[in-house]
Amino acid sequence: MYNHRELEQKWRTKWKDGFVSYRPESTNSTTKYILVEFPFPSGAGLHVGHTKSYMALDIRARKYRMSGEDVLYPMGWDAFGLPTENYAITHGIHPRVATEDNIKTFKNQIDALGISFDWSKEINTTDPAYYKWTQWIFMQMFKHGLAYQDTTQVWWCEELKTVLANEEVIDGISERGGHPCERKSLRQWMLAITQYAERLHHDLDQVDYLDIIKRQQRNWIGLSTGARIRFALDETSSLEIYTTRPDTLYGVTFMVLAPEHPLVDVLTTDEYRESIQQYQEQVSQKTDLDRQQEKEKTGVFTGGYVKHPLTGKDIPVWIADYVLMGYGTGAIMAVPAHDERDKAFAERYGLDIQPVITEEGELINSGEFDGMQSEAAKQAIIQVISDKKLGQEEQQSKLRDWVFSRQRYWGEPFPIVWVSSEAYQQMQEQNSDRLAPFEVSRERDGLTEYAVTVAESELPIELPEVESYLPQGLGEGPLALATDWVNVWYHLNTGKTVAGNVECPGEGWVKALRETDTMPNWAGSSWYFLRYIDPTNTEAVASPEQIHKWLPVDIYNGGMEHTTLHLLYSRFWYKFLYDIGIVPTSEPYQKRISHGMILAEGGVKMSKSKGNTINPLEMCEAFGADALRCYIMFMGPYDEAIAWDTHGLVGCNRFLTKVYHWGETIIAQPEQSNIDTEALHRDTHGLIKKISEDIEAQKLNTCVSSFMEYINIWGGQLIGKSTFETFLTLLAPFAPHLTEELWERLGHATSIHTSSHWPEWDETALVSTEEDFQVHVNGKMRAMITLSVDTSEEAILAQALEAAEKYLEGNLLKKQKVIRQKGIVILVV
RNA sequence: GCUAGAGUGGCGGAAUUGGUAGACGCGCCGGACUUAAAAUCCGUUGGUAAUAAUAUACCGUGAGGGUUCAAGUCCCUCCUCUAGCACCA
Repeated sequence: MYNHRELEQKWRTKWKDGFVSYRPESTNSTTKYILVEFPFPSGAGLHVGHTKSYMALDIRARKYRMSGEDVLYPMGWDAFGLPTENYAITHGIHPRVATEDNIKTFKNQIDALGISFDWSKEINTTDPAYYKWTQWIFMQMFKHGLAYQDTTQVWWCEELKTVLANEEVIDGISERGGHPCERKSLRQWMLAITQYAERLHHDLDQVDYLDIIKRQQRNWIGLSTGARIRFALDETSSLEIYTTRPDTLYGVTFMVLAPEHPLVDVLTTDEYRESIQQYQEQVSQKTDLDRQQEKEKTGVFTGGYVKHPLTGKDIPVWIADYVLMGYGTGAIMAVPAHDERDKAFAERYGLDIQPVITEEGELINSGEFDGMQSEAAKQAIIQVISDKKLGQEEQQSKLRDWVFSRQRYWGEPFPIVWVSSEAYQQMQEQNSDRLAPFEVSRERDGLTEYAVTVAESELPIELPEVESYLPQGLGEGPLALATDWVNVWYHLNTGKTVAGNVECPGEGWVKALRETDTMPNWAGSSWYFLRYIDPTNTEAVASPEQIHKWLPVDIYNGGMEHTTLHLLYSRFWYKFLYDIGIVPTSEPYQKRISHGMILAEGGVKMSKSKGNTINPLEMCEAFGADALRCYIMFMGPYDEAIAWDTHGLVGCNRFLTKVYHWGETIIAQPEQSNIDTEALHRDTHGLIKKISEDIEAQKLNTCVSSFMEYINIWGGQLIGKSTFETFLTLLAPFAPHLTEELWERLGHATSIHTSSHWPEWDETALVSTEEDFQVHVNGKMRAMITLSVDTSEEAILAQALEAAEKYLEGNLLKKQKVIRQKGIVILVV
């Protein structure tokens, strides 16, 4: 073993003292923006899973730098969020203090891995200088009508007097304290991501994401084309449904409404009123997730009927919780013959099942449409429906608007104040630019208040200090307790605020209340990659020149679990910023890749409770950061989940030890005694090609095995110094410390990592003067012959026949063929 | 249930996209060094049969069928596992 501890420590110190710089140089024209998802700095410290993606993208970043490109590879902290706040609640430590400690730990750990992050670009979402711009972007969305308020169901714990997140409630019991929880309606800020659904769907065509990621996003957005159809209730009113299968319209045997549907009351007859109310009550205590997970479909008849738009038949109306208010119109036409869920429901409650399409896709029992193919029938029925003004074609999305507020402390405050209706009216008359295009209002103490933004110059609205991170209010966050912060004087003309605990400052100032909700932790991460570009800018999100230089991100790595939330949210915010002219492209990330999990030994998930976690720092200490880097890359395909095996890490340490000793031997020998053969030349250029292409293709496991193969053949031999340097250069992104050491001892004064000398391969070097031919007889490889490249086909064939003579047994050849570029001779008898 | 992906030695995995299956690493076994152990180095290592022989033959990539001179790779049927979504009309 070589002394990795001393060697790596030496270079960590030298690098930190300025021997290398990972800051992009502004002179270069070709750029690469490489991005890994930034971590939430938890108290548990860096997880080995984090290191995989940092290392893999570090290899890319280093390779690009060595190829002379201008590389941006930054890191920061996604530090708002629930765990820190809960830690604050239980330990009484300010979240800011806990966050700072955790960041320090993370940073030390990352530095020990030899990752070439440009720390001059470091950002922290909880830094007011950062969240100033999170608030600024929200402010623009508010002004453009993308932010509004709506009522949603949340978990409420009476004992804790607080709103809880879904993940904090297990089987209706709070995770902290074990108290019972209930569902409760609450007004929340919402962001209208659904307005971008179509673009989020279609623009995936423009980008290079892993197929599985695109598919998953499309599935989540769930764009579908169908029809909105009205079923008459009486002469004046009707029930609207949305269906993707208008071709099955004649198969409708009942209707199902979501229990919360506004027409339920109207349709319910006295006879059924009690059971309907009972059912509604039951359902209101369930989350959407619960409702969707139930195996048994339940529902209740309302007693009411609607008229079929084409046949005029009376159709009974039911309510059931498998129909959700949030999708479509909150009501469906049930076609039990052709829909599994409707079928299960019909069978349970003994409802009619009427088939209208044959296995061949031909319509039956459908009046004038009988005999049509279902695709054609879809169009025909939509046509008839819209001619009769009973409905129209419509596109729908499964996507729901984004619930954007939290009744929590550790998040970004909103740049919003609530003013009286008189004040609001005045602002409207003045055409103030601090209003939303529509009214956003709330009732408070019998009065209506309106949401308006503060002036841009007021940003950031900083989090106030509070006594308790656990609120004692009724659905309000801990910020509501900071009454001096909440009560302000607001200037109608300028949007400025001053503390409210003084006398009225004068003309134009009105009393106002700050919004006390905070933003979810998805907010800060929805645009952070923009801030890395220009993290200290006080005038804008980032300077337009820098934005143009770096965006879009060339490659973005993150976990599969972020595909439907973070990745979609950030694309949405970016598209909005594109629409208001801040960014130059409509998509933020050119390429998206995903790393597979590192599982514990035995192939199960690592978890603290099971005690099977791997601490990356301990591994560095024992085997070296270089060995750890090589091993994690070597484990297997980048995007697959693979079990940890410390023995494998030992093997990589052995490999690097061989490299080290080989280097020492070469350094010690006079140059003239070194060998330089054609085979060495060919293998070296083969390696350059292999490593260059495999890094590009994210096949880092085979890179490492190629290095091992090369050293198995040439290791220990006195190869030419420049050839050895080529090998070191290729290995440098994988093992930055060891290669730097040998590079220095080979007589270089500058770092191996900042020199623009990534080697190029010579195709002609890869071609040999001799060629191998496999001789296949009846599809089986029977002999191998080596011939000079200028051998004619006839001669090859003759040689092959001779070599494989005993397998031919004198039989007549049915087929003979030479496939030159594959090096195969085919003989069939 | 839907969608996608994957099944290769004792283990992690490789295979230029139809052309020597098992690269590379781990582990195991044997050997060297050592008083001994660890570390290190060298060698063997899919299975069966056979041999003085690392001569040779056959079988082998979840199961079964098919296409082809030739299938881990392509097609059909089935099984198992993993991931994401989960009653989305």
